[in-house]
Amino acid sequence: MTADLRAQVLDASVQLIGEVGLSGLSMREVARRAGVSHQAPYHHFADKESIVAALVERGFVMLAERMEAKAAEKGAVAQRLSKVGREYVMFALEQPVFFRLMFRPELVDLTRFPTAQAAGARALAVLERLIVERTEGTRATPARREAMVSMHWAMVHGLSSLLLDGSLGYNHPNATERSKHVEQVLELFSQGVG
Amino acid sequence: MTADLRAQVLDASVQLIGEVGLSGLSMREVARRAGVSHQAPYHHFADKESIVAALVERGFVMLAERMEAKAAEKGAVAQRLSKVGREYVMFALEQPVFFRLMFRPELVDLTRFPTAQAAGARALAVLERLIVERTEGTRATPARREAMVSMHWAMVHGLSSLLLDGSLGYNHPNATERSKHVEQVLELFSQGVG
DNA sequence: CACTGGGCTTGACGGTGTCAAGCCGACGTG
DNA sequence: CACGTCGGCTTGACACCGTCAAGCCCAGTG
Repeated sequence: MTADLRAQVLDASVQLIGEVGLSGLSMREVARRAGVSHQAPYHHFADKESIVAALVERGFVMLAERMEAKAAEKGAVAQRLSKVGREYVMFALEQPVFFRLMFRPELVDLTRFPTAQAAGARALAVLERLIVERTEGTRATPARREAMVSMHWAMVHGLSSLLLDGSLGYNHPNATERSKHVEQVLELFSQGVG
Repeated sequence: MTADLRAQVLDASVQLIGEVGLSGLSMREVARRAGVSHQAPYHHFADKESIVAALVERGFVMLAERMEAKAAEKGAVAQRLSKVGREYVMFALEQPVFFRLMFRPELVDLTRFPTAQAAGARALAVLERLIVERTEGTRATPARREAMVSMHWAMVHGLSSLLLDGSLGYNHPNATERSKHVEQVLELFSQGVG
């Protein structure tokens, strides 16, 4: 029946969160769904937080891969920058369970899980490289470059967060209209910055 | 001893969250700190979610008041817009407990608490009025205005969220250096948009 | 005086994460 | 082949949680 309980636990956790929300995640229910005793998952993970941390890492890896793919496409820097940003928001909207998990320090203290933290840094590095490329030949100070990175990241992260957890979600419940709004906002931002 | 248990419960909740984090909030511990039985708080609130909702409302009211004050100062629209945005981030950094609570749908379903939702709308309205003022006399469509609102809000909200819950917090642990970074990012944004 | 109702207590229930101990079958070594 | 070890899992217990249900106490009103 059970090929690999470890993987089964992770999958069941994602599914459960999708059904009942972050606060409804229960290890005992996860074990129940995997058809094992309530302590079986703890043979593969130290505690609940470690399970969530594994999901956070998986989420950051998925995000980093998608961003890297967009950054590697051909085209002007400004255009690739914009594509990567749009990809960030799309990831958040398509994978709300993972995205939320990735920014909930009350559930996981990432300093306890270096590999998960590294996966997050990998995603951020995509953005940093694009900014470096964009400012090549200019006399932008490191501080200014850092500010540019934060600005781009804050823009797409804020848009994602507000759509998932803020009132922007209420205003745009329809999926197609929602992504149209995202497109407009991001275009406006690109024009301003460019 | 107890003047008003209702207020005491709310204050104790904020303090407790500040000490042990969102996930450590326990109604029984709150009651213990207030010196009453574990059921006493439930005489003033229907359930735990209602207590958190009251805090969310209080948080949005504080935020709205601060934003309204900045919006009412004299000066050009662009400058007031930038001041309001900075105030948003400052609120998040000064009141992390409230700020986080305000965007945790897994803890409170705001549709169940109209007054809390209204307080959030009040804060958003400050931004909307400024955008309307800014686009007066231009031929900006409603959709474009809406996109501008979302862009400004996403910018400051993203910056706040990343500083509190993302890796930007690790990069800027020092408070004074952190707010300097905020200043740089927001100025960069204002320049681009203006 | 009777009684009504607000504010609080006490006790119980099912649920949770986690510690501790034990069961069992596969597997490497003598 | 026999034996011991060990990974993978189960069983049972513990403290704690949010919440339901009932009852206690006392000020205020008819």
